[in-house]
Amino acid sequence: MQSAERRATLADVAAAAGVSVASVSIVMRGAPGVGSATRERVLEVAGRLGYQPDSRARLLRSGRSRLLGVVFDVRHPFHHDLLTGLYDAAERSGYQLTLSAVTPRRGERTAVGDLLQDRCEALVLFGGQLRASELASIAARLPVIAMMRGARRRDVDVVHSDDALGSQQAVDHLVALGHRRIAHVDGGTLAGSAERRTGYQEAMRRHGLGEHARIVPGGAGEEDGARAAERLLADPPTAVTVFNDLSATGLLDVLRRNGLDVPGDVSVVGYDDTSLSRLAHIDLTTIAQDVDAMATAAVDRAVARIEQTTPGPRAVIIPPRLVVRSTTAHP
Amino acid sequence: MQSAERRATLADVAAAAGVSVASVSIVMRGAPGVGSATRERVLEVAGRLGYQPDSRARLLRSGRSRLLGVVFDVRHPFHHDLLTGLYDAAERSGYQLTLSAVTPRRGERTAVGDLLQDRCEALVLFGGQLRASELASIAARLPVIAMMRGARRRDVDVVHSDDALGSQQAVDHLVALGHRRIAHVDGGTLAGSAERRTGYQEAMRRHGLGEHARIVPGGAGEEDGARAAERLLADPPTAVTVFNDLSATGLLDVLRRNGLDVPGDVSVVGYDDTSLSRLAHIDLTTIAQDVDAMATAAVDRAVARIEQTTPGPRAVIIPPRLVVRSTTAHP
DNA sequence: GCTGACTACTAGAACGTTATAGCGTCGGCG
DNA sequence: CGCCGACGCTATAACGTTCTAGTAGTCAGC
Repeated sequence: MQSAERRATLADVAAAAGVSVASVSIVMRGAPGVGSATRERVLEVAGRLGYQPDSRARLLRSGRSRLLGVVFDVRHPFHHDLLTGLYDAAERSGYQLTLSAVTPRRGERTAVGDLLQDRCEALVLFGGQLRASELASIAARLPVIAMMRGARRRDVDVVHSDDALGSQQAVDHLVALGHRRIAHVDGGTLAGSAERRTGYQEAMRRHGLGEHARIVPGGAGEEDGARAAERLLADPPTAVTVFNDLSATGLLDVLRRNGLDVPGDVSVVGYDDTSLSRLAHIDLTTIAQDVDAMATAAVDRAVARIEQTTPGPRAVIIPPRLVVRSTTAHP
Repeated sequence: MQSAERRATLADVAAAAGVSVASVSIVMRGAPGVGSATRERVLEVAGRLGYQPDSRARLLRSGRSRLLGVVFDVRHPFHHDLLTGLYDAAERSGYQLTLSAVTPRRGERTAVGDLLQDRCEALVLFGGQLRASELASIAARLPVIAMMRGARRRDVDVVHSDDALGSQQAVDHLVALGHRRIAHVDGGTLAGSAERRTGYQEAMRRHGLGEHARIVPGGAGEEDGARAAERLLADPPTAVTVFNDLSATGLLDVLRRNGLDVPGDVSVVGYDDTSLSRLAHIDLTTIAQDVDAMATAAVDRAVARIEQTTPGPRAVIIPPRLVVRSTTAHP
């Protein structure tokens, strides 16, 4: 067992190569100022000793960490798509990501606290329930980018999808198919719910269908959609737009169990384009958020704040996109 | 904009409280050696200045990082459950987690490399395709715990669920219900597939049903299950055990589209107990891996290696558990 | 042969902590 | 009264880097 063997440091490499620590440092980070012969020798020795730079020491010394902290929720499938995009965007900008997860037993405050200790230069928060005042006190320390979350604050940057527009796209699609009696199952107090609801209302009004507008309370879970479906059964509309895909799945299930055909009797539109909606037997028409655009925008905002370049907009709103699958059809 | 304001350090707090840095350090980490009056004053000043310890400097100095690196795949829902358990287990043992994600565009090597720079004391790898030789070269540097992955190596600890036993539980359950013609849709070359396949074969043999054993090639995806179902349609068995839940979902869909009732005509058992299997309209009988036990075992193994206490077993195998839902019934 | 510019390299001071050793001061005990 | 130990606190040396300021050495030009 040689795990007791201390790992190699710059000094070890320097000693073995017969040069100074400073030179090795220069070589390791590819800076100019050292001859090619020495450079090669150092590289060779470093490889042989299995030298790995210590990011902690490096960042401690150089003040900057080039680290973006990300708080995500393990339970939210959409967050994982976003992570993928964020890694790409961060790499393009020359930053690294440190992740801190929110789990059922690990709150946002803890997650943020860990990142603060890691000296990241900015924080990217996915969703979350933090109160505006807490957000502000974090933002006093370092730039904060809140994604998928309304935050009308001067001190926090916001990146989210245009939820109102997404709802309108759903309604437009249904109206184009010939629907008039279109209901909406909302998401209660959850982030984005209010926007999606008003988007729906506005679209209905715009199409002159204001008197057909009908909003049923819902939520984020499958059972919320199921409950909403039961309410609708008494007087079923010909189409429903639902707060998210999971809830739409619950709604679909109850509708079908009660003998209604989708899309024959009722058309259904979800929201988020999660992997769930892509399953063959669900194949849900839904509204997709542009993950890559959102991730890129978030990193851009973070970098702009960190590097104090031109302020740029406080809020970036990305238009979503309708994905037509097989749960919508002519009434 | 006061974000230019440098963040408070021990020295700042010390100056403001009129004591030495050393004393503040002692107070901050709750060590004995400072009076209660001073302690209180320091705490008060630290709070007022918004002091946050710099984990980098702290860990740099104290040699140990008490950090466990975790490599997970954003695409794998099961990894997220595992993360939840791991956070809990790590906290109980006084360690912290640093996460590094594998995404479609970010490989395992990159993910591991990042963690190596962070000076974690051990690595926990979820699944993954790293070759044994690569695993070995990492294990030469620091303890490695491979989860859900067979690795017959002396230098790597392994924690996984007893896949063979899980398959046997599935078969036992079906046999108890009265099934005899039970097929298995496998997972090709994926991790765990071989064990689940032989577990199935063994159980069939044990029940004297060797001649009814029937293995159909499958995979991890929904479409793999769908393809397998099409093969089975020519001569449908009365029950099927499937490599995982997602594949089982595809299989279910094709069976039902072809007029077969589940569980009336065919019973189906999945594997993993993912959130998918819990959806009301899927409600899949499945084999659940004991997430908490696996997470705890992984952290225990890691800590044992780090602290060089009694070696303990190289491999920990956790028994899975059958979860009966509504896709299985008497034939 | 001397100056000046350039290159290749190095010494040494940070960065923000923790750990060790040491220094007063005070109370108690012989 | 003097000594010891405990207590409260501080000075200082690490930890592994990066960075600034510098020291040789080489070469061109006059």
